[in-house]
Amino acid sequence: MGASNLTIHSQEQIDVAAIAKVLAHPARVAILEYISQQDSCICNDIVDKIGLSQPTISQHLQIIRQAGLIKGSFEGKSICYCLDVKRFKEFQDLFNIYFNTTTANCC
Amino acid sequence: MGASNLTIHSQEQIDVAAIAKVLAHPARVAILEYISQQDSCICNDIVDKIGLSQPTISQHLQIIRQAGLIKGSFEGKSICYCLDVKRFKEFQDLFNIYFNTTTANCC
DNA sequence: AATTAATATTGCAATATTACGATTATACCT
DNA sequence: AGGTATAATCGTAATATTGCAATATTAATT
Repeated sequence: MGASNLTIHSQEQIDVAAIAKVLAHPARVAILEYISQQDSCICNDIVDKIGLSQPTISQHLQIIRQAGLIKGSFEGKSICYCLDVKRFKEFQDLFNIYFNTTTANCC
Repeated sequence: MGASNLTIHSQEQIDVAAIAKVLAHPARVAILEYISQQDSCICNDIVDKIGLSQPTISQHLQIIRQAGLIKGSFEGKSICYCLDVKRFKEFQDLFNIYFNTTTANCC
């Protein structure tokens, strides 16, 4: 990439972009969807379901986890990954605030 | 990238990811915000406002244009880029459908 | 037609992302 | 402790993204 310009974007713009980035891959969209549909979910299940290798899924899970969208807790030998519904709603709100304040039209 | 696995994601998942990708960069978030705030907007204005070079802005504009989020029409020597509000709302709806159907909790 | 202003395109470098095999850690079970 | 199942991490290759300088294109104006 070119020299990272010290372009000043607003914090809101950076936040919206960061959230969008998490959802910018079909696998992560699918993983979140899948997790929300399960009573209890385990990485290996996801591997079977999505059709990517275990390390790749694990990598995607890490990105989702770092964004705070899921919480993992051990349950026997497996980890139960659960949606952080509160955080998920925060994401949705931030998006809608952005969408709702960005709809004026010049033409 | 590794061999592109023929992973089957649903069309909805692919669509959500594609939309998210457009918004996954602060510059594009900022551009959309700026365009929606103007009565009439011109690329060079954006260049001054965002602080990236003209080719870079033009590139981002192309990505936004290809997603159908803005329409450009010539107005004298400049191009007037306008938000496609209808398309923008479609984006928002798709996102909200995704967010609303993906909020169950297992823990 | 030449000039000028505005935007797009090209070419290329730096970096980020995605994917997977191999390996390592973790935790249960015998 | 040793064995087994599950998930994380490491290393690395392929590809995508981002950014800009240089150049080309487009359209109004002289």
